[in-house]
Amino acid sequence: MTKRPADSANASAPTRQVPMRDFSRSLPMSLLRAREAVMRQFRPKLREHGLTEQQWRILRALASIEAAEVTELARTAFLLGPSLSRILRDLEARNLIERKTAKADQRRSMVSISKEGVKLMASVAPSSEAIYAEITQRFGARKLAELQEMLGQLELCLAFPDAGDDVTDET
Amino acid sequence: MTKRPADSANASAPTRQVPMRDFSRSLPMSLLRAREAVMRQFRPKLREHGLTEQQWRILRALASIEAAEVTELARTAFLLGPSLSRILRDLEARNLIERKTAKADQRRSMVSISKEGVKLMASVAPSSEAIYAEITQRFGARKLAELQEMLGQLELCLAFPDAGDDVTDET
DNA sequence: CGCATTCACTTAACATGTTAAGTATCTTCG
DNA sequence: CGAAGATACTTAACATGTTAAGTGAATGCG
Repeated sequence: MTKRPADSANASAPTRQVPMRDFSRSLPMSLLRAREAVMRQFRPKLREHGLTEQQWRILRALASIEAAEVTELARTAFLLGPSLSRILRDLEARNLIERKTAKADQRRSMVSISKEGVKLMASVAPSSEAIYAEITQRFGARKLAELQEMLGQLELCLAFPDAGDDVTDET
Repeated sequence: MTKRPADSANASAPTRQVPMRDFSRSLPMSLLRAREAVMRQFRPKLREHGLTEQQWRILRALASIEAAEVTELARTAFLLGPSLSRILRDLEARNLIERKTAKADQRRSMVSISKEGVKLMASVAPSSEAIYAEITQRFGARKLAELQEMLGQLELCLAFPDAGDDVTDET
């Protein structure tokens, strides 16, 4: 047994100059853990169909918009360009999507979901929706809506530093 | 009485068999976007010091617990074993952490932060805390606490499917 | 004691996150 | 027209996420 720091409560380790918040209670960690808890519900089912989370995001995004430019798709699926580029290459090789360069502007390529992609989506969507329904029921629909509202506000107030957000209860 | 939403109102896109929720409003996306919005505040400062988000998590975890086994550290920093293994190798090469195998059990290795690691933390922590304070102020301290509470509940009710959580009124 | 099993990591392999650099196309303006 | 700059991706390089397999050390049990 090596020597322990003065074992008072856990708030005062002598080696630290700057006392930081309890690590596990930081906002990024809370968000990460919550998201992981949610994704853990979906991943096995997606995996059964040979899809990763991101590939599934892309297919879903495409299914709802018919066709889109790569940049637009990146924004919708919340992926960075390079990631999307790789994934589209793979999805195209699997014939789940189709690409054709726009006539008006040769730089842009229009991406759309293929028949096979639609079929795959149809085979996964029911399970996916069932899982989501289960989560909603477990957590509570109202609470879930509340949570999403707060997440949206958080995103907004960080994205636009000048937007005053409707906090009001704090000075 | 959980009745499936009759798909009369929202089955508008001709290519879709199964109407899915609006993509951008799914819980995983909300969590991802919120977390990204938060991390975007921290990343530049960490980068200035040559640290990634995960490396910073590990240093913070180590700073508060003196020494830990790898498995324990993985749990604390919320990293998978393989990721942690790689990162520890790099941090050790940079002399930010130290490792020694436990005497009692040669399989385990005890990881601790080095003097240099402590120094690095001391140089980053103030900025990090300042950023966190800014976020707290912008979003509102009370609201932030509320949000974290909900995130914790979400995590719990998904981790332990039998735990009844205090879910509203559903029977 | 011997050997299968478990345990605590580590490596490997593939996919994505993240930043920087590259390429081809389009636009602007002299 | 034509060179400079902007735009829409794509590649490259490195770090991490994720699953599976490997390695060496304890443990259980006949």
